[in-house]
Amino acid sequence: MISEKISQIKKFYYKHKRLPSYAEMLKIFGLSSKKSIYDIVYKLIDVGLLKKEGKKLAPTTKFFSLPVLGLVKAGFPILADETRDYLSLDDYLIEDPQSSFLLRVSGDSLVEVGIFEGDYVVINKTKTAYPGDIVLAEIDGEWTLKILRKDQQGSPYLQPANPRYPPLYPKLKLDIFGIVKAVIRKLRN
Amino acid sequence: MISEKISQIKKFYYKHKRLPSYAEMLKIFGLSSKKSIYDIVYKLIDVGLLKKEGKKLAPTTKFFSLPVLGLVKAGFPILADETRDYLSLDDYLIEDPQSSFLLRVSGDSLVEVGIFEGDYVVINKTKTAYPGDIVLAEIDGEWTLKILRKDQQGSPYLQPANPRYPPLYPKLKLDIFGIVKAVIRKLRN
DNA sequence: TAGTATAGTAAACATTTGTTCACTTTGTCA
DNA sequence: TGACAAAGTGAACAAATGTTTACTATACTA
Repeated sequence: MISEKISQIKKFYYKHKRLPSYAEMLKIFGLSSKKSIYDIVYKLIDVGLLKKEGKKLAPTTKFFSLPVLGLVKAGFPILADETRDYLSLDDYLIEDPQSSFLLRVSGDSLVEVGIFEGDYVVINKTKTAYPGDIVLAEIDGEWTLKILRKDQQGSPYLQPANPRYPPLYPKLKLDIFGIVKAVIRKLRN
Repeated sequence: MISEKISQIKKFYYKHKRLPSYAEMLKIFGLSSKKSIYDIVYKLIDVGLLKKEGKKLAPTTKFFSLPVLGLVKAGFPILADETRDYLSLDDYLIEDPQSSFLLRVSGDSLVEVGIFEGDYVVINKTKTAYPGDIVLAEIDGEWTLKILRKDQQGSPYLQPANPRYPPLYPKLKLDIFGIVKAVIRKLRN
């Protein structure tokens, strides 16, 4: 069964962060001829999980991706092979790994936009910020995560997303360090 | 400068989903002797970004990870090498890729727990659900995403996280298909 | 300015790689 | 039962891999 082999290769990949070589696949699958591996590999290429660049074997995006289902009101969200939508989280969330980092959120000043204490936000430090963006900013010497706004005069200020907190107008200076690209929350261990 | 080489290797990895071979690194770095590559590779192993298993080269978890910063009230969130906290999103969010999938959220029945229309949720279909978990369930033939609760008699029902919607008590049957392990929201392209 | 560590070169190497060939075993179903 | 496709074997192969050696250029520092 080919799907077993896929699972085994994925397990290997998640453990070793690389694909197994032919020799290693021999062990994994309990086979003894490299030709068998060769055949399996090309089956996996046909299926679209692996690809070749010259002689080098590499996983495709599909290899890493989870199936994405839509919630149809009546009837189960389509599961099996019918779905052609796959998403790799790392790819989806972090376009520019070199200039991104994660920030653990403290405080409840952004609850209304669905950002809670303990959530992680992906911050990108290169992109330009526009009004409406959630930004990591230094306002009068203090670092904070808020919504960027502009008043009638076009001067920027910071707005919480929680009725209990007032907007923050900079007395001296307001520096935008990066903008929030994504929000990540883990619910259960 | 070693950090440039790190960037270049990371770029290659994010593009090809595999590490470059020595021959490919020669091109990338503009060098002409494999010994130079050999030295660089072992420098990267020392730094903890790569590792060797036998002869095989593989990236470490650190290779994929983003630095995690904490927001200190006064003073900038520590950036550089002081921080030893790194997080790989794929690893963090999806413990069990084989039995997980993504679901695109439709509707606003969970806004109070910070799950909005258009968000992605990671669903794990093997874990047992407990009251308080957000679950993907089939209630009387309809699929939905709600909070699992139990009434005084211990019978399960589904509760939205939005005051505008009432709790759902199953007339015929309530099947839990999976539980929400994580919430993912992308804010900007 | 001389001395020394660092970074790079070039060639040679044993291994391991992926690939191909001809052949055998296994299982299916008509 | 027999025929045929699918799956596996084992050996042979060129090409590419990572490693080692000895030597040279570059840059730093005392």
